[in-house]
Amino acid sequence: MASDTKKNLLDSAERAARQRGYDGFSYADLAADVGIRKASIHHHFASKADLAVALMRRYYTDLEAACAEIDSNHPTGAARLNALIARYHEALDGGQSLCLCVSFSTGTDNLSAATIAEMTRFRTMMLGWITRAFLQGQKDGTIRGVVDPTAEARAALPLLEGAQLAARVAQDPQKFEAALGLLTARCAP
Amino acid sequence: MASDTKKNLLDSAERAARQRGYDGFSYADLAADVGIRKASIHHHFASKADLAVALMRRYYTDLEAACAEIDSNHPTGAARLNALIARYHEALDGGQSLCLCVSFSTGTDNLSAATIAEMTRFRTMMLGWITRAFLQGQKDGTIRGVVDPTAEARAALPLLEGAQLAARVAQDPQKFEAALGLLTARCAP
DNA sequence: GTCTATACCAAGATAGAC
DNA sequence: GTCTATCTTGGTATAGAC
Repeated sequence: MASDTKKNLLDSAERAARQRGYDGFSYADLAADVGIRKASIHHHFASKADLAVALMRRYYTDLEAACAEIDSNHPTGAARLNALIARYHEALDGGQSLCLCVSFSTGTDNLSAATIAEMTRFRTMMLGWITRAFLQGQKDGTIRGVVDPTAEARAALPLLEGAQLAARVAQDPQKFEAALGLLTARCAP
Repeated sequence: MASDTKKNLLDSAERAARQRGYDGFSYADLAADVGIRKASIHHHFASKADLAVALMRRYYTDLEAACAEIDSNHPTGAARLNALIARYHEALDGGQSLCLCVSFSTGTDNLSAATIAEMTRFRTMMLGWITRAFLQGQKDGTIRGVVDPTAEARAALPLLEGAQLAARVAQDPQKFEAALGLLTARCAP
């Protein structure tokens, strides 16, 4: 595998970015966390922009794998959607953390074009998966009232992200649950 | 009224904050924009934290007034909700700008406790208004399928905010429209 | 691959003259 | 109320030794 240090840096950076945003962490923070000097980080990631791209790419892969695992563990559309909602809920970490893509979304001006491209790619992938979950839920009847799976997905992803944001501001995961209540009710047995 | 300079500073700061986030603008930026030296800004706002609180307070007042105006111009629940959605849509400014509260939401660690308190107050106010709009829409039958106005509002505010975020990342206001499509369809005549 | 040392810049903030 | 000048801190990044 890639060096442990590199993985540790990515782990530390992802944690920091999801808690404090792109502008909210520095090479000094990472250095202290990982246990090397900040100059050494440049050996692994020449610039912070490169690090951001690497973070988004790994995040993409991770969530793609998570969605695939959900598919193989849950046959119905409702169960799949509920599993994704649960994952976004866990990602909150008690109201202190966000999806990496959400966390990056505000400070777009400081992000490189390459990073924004990765964020777009990520949202496209998630949108596709959510659409298929609604389609499945419409077919198997486990999600009530689905007329247009595409329209549902286009609302569900922003809702998940906005709900995370609301929970983050309030430092209260219940805000997330409250925001998703209407949707989960439609997925209940 | 308060001095023109102070108002100009608030205007410039709000524009900058909504486009680039709290960490994305500096006293140097404001100084250049308004046409004074950055040291002079401290006369009006002793610290950036004070400026952030003043921004949120004014934003609260502005949106409270906007909601009151919507109420007086639109009698039905559906028309009121559509008017609010339209306002959040305009606030996007072509995909470059966000609601101030959304823009502040990511970098919470750099925000003062007073600023976060203002954000919470803002969201509470908006939630109340949206709840009343759904209640009205349920009574007058202009919003279809409303069973629980409170639950609707708790989903609608994060949806509006998440939709703005999605449009911001894509630099495309159509993402906002797509996210709100399901809701506006329920408000159509 | 990691280190020390340093360059360079931008940030928020303060002092004191006008 | 605005200015110049300065302080302090902390950011990203580089050079070159080990």
